[in-house]
Amino acid sequence: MKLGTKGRYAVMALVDLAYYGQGKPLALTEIAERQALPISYLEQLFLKLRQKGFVASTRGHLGGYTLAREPGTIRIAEILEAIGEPLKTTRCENTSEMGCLGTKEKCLTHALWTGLGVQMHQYLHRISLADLCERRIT
Amino acid sequence: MKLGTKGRYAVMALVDLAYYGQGKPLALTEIAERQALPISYLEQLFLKLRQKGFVASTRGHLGGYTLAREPGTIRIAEILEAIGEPLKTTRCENTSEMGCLGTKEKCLTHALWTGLGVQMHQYLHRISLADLCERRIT
DNA sequence: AGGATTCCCGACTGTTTTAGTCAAGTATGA
DNA sequence: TCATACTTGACTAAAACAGTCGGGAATCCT
Ligand code: FES
Ligand code: FES
Repeated sequence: MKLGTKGRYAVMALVDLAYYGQGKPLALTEIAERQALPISYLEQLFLKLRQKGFVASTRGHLGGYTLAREPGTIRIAEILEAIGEPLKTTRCENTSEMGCLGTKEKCLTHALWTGLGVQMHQYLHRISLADLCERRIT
Repeated sequence: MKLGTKGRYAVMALVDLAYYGQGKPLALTEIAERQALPISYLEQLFLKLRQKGFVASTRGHLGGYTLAREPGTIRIAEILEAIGEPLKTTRCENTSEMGCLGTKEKCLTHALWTGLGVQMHQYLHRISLADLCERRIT
């Protein structure tokens, strides 16, 4: 149960973008340097973030990325999902009508793990990029 | 962010032990078969669980494991910690006075991840083995 | 026009972690 | 004395992770 770098870096970079990029495009190299992240790796992440509509890109000299949505409307949970961070607690696919084992009965621990997943998702959905920028975390 | 088998199997096995083992020792083979878990793997886990005082063992014929504490007093969070399931959300060691990068300032996302960790721990500490056996989960 | 800058995209790879297996030993009860 | 069951450490195949690399395309500055 530990957070991978994909999700972590994506959030760090977007916070940086919301914090330092006031409307104007920020180059990836700048973000990468400030947050001490590998540039080539960030490129992968921003590719997905652009395709999902979180950021917009400007190419060429003085180009870079800008936020495509208001920081207050971007929830952390959305970012993690967009980037492909699993956030998976149960062993069974909750979509399917099958438990851990073949039986269609759910195992005794199923409710526990789904509960945990719900807790995590609720927390991460309650917090927006703007909350992070303004340090509005409990 | 996904749960490994170590923690999952440990909880499953202990729930089984609390549910089916009424005072009398349960053999590992029995638990393993009922929960569809690899026996040799469970042995590793129960070694730790015994050393940490969660279960007691009886050797020889008709031997097995019994719960060493009341099911109502065993919190899920304790089990995961005992078994070595990381449950790590921040990148920095929260013990040390060092952030993600060299600076002793904490990064903007630090509060977020610690908050997430607290949420998870609180939830898992709120629930006991007895709660699972009696299906008292929301 | 030409070069510098920056985004775009897919393929590839070394390392680490996971999820176990295997083998040999010890204690106990029938 | 034999079968059962716990005890313990070493070992390993496979998957996930974390990141690199290389080439390409758009855009702006001089
Ligand atoms: S985790 Fe869903 S049935 Fe066991
Ligand atoms: S996670 Fe602790 S400082 Fe960034």
